[in-house]
Amino acid sequence: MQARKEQLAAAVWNTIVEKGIGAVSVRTVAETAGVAVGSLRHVFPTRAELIEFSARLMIDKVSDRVAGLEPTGDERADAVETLSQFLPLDAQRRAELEVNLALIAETPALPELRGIRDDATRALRAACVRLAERVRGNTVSFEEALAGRGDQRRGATLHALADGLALHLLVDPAAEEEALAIVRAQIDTLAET
Amino acid sequence: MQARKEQLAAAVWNTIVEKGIGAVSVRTVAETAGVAVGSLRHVFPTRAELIEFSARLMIDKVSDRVAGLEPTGDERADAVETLSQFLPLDAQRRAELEVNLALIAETPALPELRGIRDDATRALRAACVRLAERVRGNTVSFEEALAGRGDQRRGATLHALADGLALHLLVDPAAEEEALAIVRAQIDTLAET
DNA sequence: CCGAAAGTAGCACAGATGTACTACCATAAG
DNA sequence: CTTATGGTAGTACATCTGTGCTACTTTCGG
Repeated sequence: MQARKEQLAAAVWNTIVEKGIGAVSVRTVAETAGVAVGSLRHVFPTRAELIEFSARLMIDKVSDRVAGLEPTGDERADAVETLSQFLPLDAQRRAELEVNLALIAETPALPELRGIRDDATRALRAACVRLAERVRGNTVSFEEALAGRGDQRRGATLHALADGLALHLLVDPAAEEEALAIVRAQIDTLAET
Repeated sequence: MQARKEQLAAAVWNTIVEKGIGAVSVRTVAETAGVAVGSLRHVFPTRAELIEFSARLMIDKVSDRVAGLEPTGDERADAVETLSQFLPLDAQRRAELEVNLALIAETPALPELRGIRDDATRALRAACVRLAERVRGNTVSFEEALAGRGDQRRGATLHALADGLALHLLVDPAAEEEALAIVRAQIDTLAET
């Protein structure tokens, strides 16, 4: 059952990447998954449920990958490695990003997606804040600690930078090296100021 | 003629914002524009042309607004003002961003959009590089000048930051102040290092 | 005035889409 | 063996989609 669901979700992702979110219909998905429409509808009674599940599963996959990273001890390198998980540096991550974008674009039509999108954004934001804290070794000034906004803001900056770079790499994959250099520079700036 | 085209394009934008790109069909657009399908098809013989024109017109509008900004002499404030034009700080700019996102999501289905998207990205990038140059007053080190990458990279950072913040403001419009603070901080960092 | 050109509208068609409904098949509990 | 349960598949239908085609109206140069 769970296997069928994941198989169908994978078909959704493939369709999004190859033909766009507009081509995701019960029929196209059923066909690329190699099952009948009736079977698909037995698992996902409605199109919205199909897309909703696919979206959440994709986000969980990314979360798991990030959670599974093993710290090497070099905090700056670890931070770069973590942020790299959100950049489209290979086919897998590129597909994830495209699916994510398609989901955002589909939100007006499927309001149920809004919650999923918000969860994902919050989780990524929190991860970036933790990254900022770790890299800086908790050297927060008294005033900042009082306001409780020092690492929050640093995390937000990291977060925005990562998402922006991801977007640009999608348009121009050749800028990979530049993007990584920018991430490294930002981490270094964070650590040294 | 040109007026009709712009009227139709506006209808496309409205539909995207309210019901998502998936709801953009010749019929829905014709209806929200208050014209008959046949009339629409007289102006835009095909759905692709309709969307393509709407996309380009929207990008041109943003370009014109940015180009129309008058320098105040305070280069840092001007830079912040320019970057703010790409953040969803009001309904107008929010709509622009949503349309942009929808266009990216639709690219797999309409390859013609790729060129438009690339043009827009390049233009924004170039603007960010110019911003970086101006704020720094051309104080580039010898090595950087040799490599020709100093302000390029700074511009790319600014660009990524702006797009990332825009994305996040779309999800959480309440973070407006934080986003502006981040932009200001980045400009200051650029000017002082 | 008038005829050509351009704009507007409507109809028709083939195909796709979401969904309801029924039928078949497996496995396992009684 | 029987029966119930859950997975699989196929058909049917109303609606929406893009597009081709024809007809009407307006505008305007001669």
